[in-house]
Amino acid sequence: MNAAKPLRADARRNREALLAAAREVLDAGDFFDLRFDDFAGLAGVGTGTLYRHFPTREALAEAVYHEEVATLSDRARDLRATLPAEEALAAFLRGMVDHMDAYQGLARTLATLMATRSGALADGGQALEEAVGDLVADAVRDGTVRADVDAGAVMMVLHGIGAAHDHRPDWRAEADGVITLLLDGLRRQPSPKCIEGTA
Amino acid sequence: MNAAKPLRADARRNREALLAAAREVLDAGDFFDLRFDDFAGLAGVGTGTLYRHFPTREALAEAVYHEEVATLSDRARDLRATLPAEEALAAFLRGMVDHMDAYQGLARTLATLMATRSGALADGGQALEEAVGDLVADAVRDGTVRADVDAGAVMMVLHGIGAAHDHRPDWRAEADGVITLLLDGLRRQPSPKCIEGTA
Amino acid sequence: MNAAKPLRADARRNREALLAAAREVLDAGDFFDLRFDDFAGLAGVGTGTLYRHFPTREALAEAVYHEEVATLSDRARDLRATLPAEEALAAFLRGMVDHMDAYQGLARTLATLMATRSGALADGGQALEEAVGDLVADAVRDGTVRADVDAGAVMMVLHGIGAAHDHRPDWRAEADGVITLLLDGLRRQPSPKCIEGTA
Amino acid sequence: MNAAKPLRADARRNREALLAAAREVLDAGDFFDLRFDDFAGLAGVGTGTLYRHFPTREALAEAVYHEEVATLSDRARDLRATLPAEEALAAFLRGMVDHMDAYQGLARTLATLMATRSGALADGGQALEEAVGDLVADAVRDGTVRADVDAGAVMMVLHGIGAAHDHRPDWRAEADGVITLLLDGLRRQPSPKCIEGTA
DNA sequence: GATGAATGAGATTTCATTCAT
DNA sequence: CATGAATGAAATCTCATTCAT
Repeated sequence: MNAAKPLRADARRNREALLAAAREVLDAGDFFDLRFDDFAGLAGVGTGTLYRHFPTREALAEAVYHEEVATLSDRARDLRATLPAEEALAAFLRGMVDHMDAYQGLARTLATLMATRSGALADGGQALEEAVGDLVADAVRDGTVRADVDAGAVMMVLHGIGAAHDHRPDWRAEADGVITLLLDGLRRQPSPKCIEGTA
Repeated sequence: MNAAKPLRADARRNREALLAAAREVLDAGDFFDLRFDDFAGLAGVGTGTLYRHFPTREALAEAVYHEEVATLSDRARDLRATLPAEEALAAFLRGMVDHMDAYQGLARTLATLMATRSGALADGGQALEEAVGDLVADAVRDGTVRADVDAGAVMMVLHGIGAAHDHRPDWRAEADGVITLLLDGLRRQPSPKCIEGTA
Repeated sequence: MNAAKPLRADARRNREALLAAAREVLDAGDFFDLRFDDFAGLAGVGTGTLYRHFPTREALAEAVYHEEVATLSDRARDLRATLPAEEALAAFLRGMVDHMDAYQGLARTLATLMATRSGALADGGQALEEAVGDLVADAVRDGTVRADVDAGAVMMVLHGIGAAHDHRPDWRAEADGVITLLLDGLRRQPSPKCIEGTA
Repeated sequence: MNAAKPLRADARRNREALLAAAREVLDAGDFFDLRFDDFAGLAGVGTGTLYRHFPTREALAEAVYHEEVATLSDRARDLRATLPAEEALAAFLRGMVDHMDAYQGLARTLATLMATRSGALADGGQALEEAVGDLVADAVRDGTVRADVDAGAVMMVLHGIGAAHDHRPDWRAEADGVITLLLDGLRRQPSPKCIEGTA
């Protein structure tokens, strides 16, 4: 899949230059405020080259975070392999918040990524959703997480968190709160009797 | 403030025409795909008039949904008055999903609204957040909902749900799932002992 | 015809600025060497404004020379009114060469103008051709010019002269020569017998 | 010079393919409307190959018409050898119009050729101008053509005729008219006395 | 206040030309 | 030498916003 035509040397060089420039801007948080053309200037290439490599602003963002998204997905896989299912899921979700918090621009990008239905960004979202799906499925299988939800619900919540990143002053605390709610909500609920019994 | 300047007759007529046109487009789900100018054309007014009444696309959306948002907030108040706190909160959140599902375009608009930090839309979001805050506070006070979360977390989740509306085929089921998770997560968690005790 | 909508004041100002800039460039002979966008910069307006006023480079050139072309046509009319037909025609044609010689860029522009089949430039060419047609018709009517040619032939010749302006070092002399040939060729030819008889 | 490098077999084949494609397009009159790249595609070769063989659009046109231009020049030579000077000149000029009329695209090409100051096309124009110069010189020498004009004037006129080919519906008649004017203009003018004497 | 033509920054496309393979 | 992907300057279009009427 994705036969990855081996890209001519100069093309690769230009592509790298564009990615480097974009990464810098992204980390500075100015990514969505910049004219798209300017990425070409920053990278020292022509606009035609920019557009050939990255037809849209989103494609460029996705490329920059492609590795990072892959890393996140990999991390999900690692956690599945080394931790009990429920803990793996929790660790993954808290890690997502850490990431969004650590890297300027990532949160907004991931939010956009999760809301994009087509293009390269969507693929990244898809990959993440699959990783999340596996984590959830494991936890459902071993009985620690309820069976009536799937990855879609989790993605929606993550999207909501990411989208809020740059306009809620108290974001970190609120985001942690949402994850807590989510995890508690996901946990297999005690039977009513228990609650009644203890009341 | 907001002294309801008594708008000249033609001004009122133009404003209404713009709202009517926008409502139609919003319901068709094309609101964010249309050139802002075109709303003027659709309403049969000049672009200058459009801008006088609604300086931004968001302001227009907000105006269309202003009543609706007010209704939602009112509904929160009513529910607080007539139901036990936890049930009121649950009813409100489920009602939000119903609304997003019922009205094409509302979901995305509400999502945008919740993510907008300034302008008229933000006011709508603020009003909603306050209503949600009151519901949560009640439930916290009567002990049915945990005390370590606030309205911000709930708003993020609602945002995630709304933003996903028009690109997830299985949206309704997933949205319901998220609300369920959220409510279960919000509920004051039984002590571990209880669970252990019943096991 | 050409109802000349009275152009808003600022629009007129921009248009004038564009014309002034273009005139300068045209006179310097760089008109066809410049990027079209640059005319906007030189005039201190945006490209959209440039394109609205003058959709093509040719339209801009025509506008610059519109008055001049009108002047040339008027001159044809004046000459018709004040001189015997043949002399009027001769004076007009020699005057054309003078103009092409005097104004850097005009020759090439007129050549382009005469070769353009549509757009504003073509109108200018049309106007000139009509003026020439009248001059020729007069001369044919009073018997000094042969009846088997029309303005089209004269226009072709003028085009050939203009197009050669900027790449033939000896242009002026050659152009005068062509006009001489043309005028002599146009003059009603003596019957062959005469020539033979006098030989 | 022009040592006719013996061209590798595949190179010759590519060159021929390009010429064939260009000839077809030229005959269809689309030569100047086509992207230069496309000639490569039409010929089934790469753009690099196109550029190696023909560095410019003009060079390609010139190559297509090279033989033809040579033929025209040869014809001038033949006519000089077999006809009285004045008749030779007349025959040559009328033959030029025939050619322009017979071959779609040739006229415009020749016009361009005559206006080009450098490159392969210019060589073709130069060759033609020399042939014309010889014809005129002969006729001047034997007294049938006036001494005060040279080939440059004739070239300008031919250029004007060619350039007009594809946008004047009545081109053929007008072109013939121009040639008639030119020949009559070139002919040594009878003394005024003669005209008066025969009147 | 109402109007919509006018504006111009920015996005996008085209295409002659180069150059790595 | 052949190839054609890659390049980037230039051309053109889009559209949110302003402002003269």
